[in-house]
Amino acid sequence: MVRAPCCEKMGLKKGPWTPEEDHVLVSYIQQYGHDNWRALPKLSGLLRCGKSCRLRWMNYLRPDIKRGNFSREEEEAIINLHQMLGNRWSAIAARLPGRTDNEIKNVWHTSLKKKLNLKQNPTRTEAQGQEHEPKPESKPENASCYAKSESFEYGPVSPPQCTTSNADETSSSTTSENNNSSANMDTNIDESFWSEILSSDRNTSNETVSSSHFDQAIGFAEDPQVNTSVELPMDYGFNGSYMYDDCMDFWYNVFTRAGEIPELLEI
DNA sequence: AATGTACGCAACCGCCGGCCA
DNA sequence: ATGGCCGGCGGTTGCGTACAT
Repeated sequence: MVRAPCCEKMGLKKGPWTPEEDHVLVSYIQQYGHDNWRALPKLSGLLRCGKSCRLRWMNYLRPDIKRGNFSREEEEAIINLHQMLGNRWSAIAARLPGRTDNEIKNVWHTSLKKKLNLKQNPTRTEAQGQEHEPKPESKPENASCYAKSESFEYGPVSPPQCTTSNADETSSSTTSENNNSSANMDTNIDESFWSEILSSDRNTSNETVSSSHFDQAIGFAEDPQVNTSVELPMDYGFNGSYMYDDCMDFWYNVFTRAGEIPELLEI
């Protein structure tokens, strides 16, 4: 099946949005919502395609968007999440309230990647760093390093250490540095635990991870040095089987201790 | 002051999967 | 089962601006 290009119709405007167009779009959405993006331009009188309207709203005009520079905490969160999720910008954005996937993608490509390269290898030139740019993958770039883990045992929290040599490996070390309490701890992760999670197609986020595996993750969270234990409250929806994304939320908390889902952490 | 270069960001493009007739 | 519509996603592009020469 061949689909016509989105903006093939003559007369549809492209390029930067004007304040007038912004005003029309915001006014329309505030009044009527955005149930149908394709129909929206016609109904609102905008000479834009629906896709362009959606993008403008989602990435710029939404009232809940946080403008301004990324804080250090946000940057660290992005680094940690990218380590876990790879280039799943929308998934990362879902964990950073007020930030869009586009914004996170931009800040990653323009700022964070360079910072990480410098931090990891100060002598390496940027051009050299780009040579090691990993190819986009549907799985997290660190999947292989997870798989290298040999055995699991309950114990202190520590992010898995990556032994590959691509540019993104830097995020592993950065994460370690961010977790001072666990930086020097030996981590052994059951290969089956990660392989089961990581083999799950990211497009099937409804796929569940067995509760026993998640129980192993709970064990990981028991960190005596920071006196942290994790419980899975029933009202959060943990009830025998757990969603993939919930696991990622869980690990995000474990890694960063940022309290993104504070009800999961009890100190 | 003029020109060249690097950088950041907004927007576009193409693809994919879900949904529905 | 099939085809079309639609929203969403990630990669890429191009423009504007800041900085360097």
